[in-house]
Amino acid sequence: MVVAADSGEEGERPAPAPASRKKERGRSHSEAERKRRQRINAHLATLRTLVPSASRMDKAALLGEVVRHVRELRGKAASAGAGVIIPGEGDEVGVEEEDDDDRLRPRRVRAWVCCADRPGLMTDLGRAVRAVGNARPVRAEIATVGGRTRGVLELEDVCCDAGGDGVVAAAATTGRGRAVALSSLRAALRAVLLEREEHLATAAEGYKRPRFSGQITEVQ
Amino acid sequence: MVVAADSGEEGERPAPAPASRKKERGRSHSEAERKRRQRINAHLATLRTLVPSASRMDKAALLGEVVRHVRELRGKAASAGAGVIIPGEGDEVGVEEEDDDDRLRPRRVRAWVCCADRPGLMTDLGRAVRAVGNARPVRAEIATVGGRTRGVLELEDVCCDAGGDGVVAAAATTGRGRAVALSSLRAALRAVLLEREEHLATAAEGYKRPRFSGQITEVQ
DNA sequence: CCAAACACGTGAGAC
DNA sequence: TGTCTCACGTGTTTG
Repeated sequence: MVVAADSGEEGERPAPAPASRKKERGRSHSEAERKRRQRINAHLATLRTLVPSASRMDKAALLGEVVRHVRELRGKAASAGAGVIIPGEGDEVGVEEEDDDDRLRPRRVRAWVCCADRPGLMTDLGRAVRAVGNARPVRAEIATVGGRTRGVLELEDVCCDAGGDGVVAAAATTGRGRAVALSSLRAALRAVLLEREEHLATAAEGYKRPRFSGQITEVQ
Repeated sequence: MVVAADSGEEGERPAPAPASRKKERGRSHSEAERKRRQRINAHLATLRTLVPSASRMDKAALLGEVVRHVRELRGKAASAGAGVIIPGEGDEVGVEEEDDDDRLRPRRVRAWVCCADRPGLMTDLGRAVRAVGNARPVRAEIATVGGRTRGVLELEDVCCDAGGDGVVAAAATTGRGRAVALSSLRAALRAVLLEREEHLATAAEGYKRPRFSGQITEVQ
């Protein structure tokens, strides 16, 4: 129950409607607010259908489940979104730190290389990653289609598993020992790409692909 | 402005504090409500950090972005789960004809092998597929995680590109020359798996995995 | 009776 | 000025 509150005194208003101007205002206001609410709740209901077993859940708990689910999917899609490894048409090599959701310990680095296929390519890649010190390969994937090959591998710091908060990240960026040295890794991969000329000359594989300019795109 | 409503008549109440009992009630109520609000908003803030470019967004729009993002990730995860190149824990080799959507010409055969990782595995696989006559590799993919490796490759008949309706399929099933001989391919892959013992003995890789029984599951 | 959860209307601040 | 969003307190319902 809300009191009317505006009895009569409203004389000095220049408004054309001296009587119930505030009431119109207030009604449109509450109406707009109700509209806003139902927009939010509509999205909330949609989220209820999206996340598994979130029906009959507290609105707050639902949001909690949503954030958990998003984190879970983010992890899966990260390991698989990179799984969309369709080899591109240009030779390129890239090294990037995993977009760390939280600042949790084991520093991850994802490196990938795309070039024309050739025998012994993965052997060379394996040699390249082994050349990088203090790195442990946690996941390696290589896919070739139509003579083009893309390889992606994820490395993890091998030493630190206890302690070490930001020191790993710092070491990774500066490349000063103790962690995955991004620059040297990139250099090793780049060397793998540059080896292709000789191999192509010797092996003379069947697929005649249009040659590229020798330009190697470096990402990040 | 809320009307007081309880002026004096309160005689039959057994409450010990007849005067300001409601005020304490109301305060704890609003307090609890405020706590609930901040629970929700905390999760909302977490979601803001999780979805990309959702900062400075309307609360409703944020939820809209969240549902969109969840749908997107859900699709990616599904496509990744379909890719299913996660190496299993058992050694296995399989050969299967592509479930041909339409009866279009180039017959496709997908073969895969899953075993413990070892150096030179893909080299052996390549040798195995080359040993199969009249087959052209159109797609090859190999993924290793944690010492386990799964490789899948798709072959296509090399000769027929004009004419030849059902003859290819017939040849593929019977394995009578002129097309991909499934049995010989399976045998070649099986041989690759059996080679692992010696390689493991010589290479002595880092990952100490529990040995398997030597049983090789054959699918289809 | 109380605790939790929801929708509602309203005042305050930001363009 | 109006419009929009947000947080707050409150009434009401459910267990």
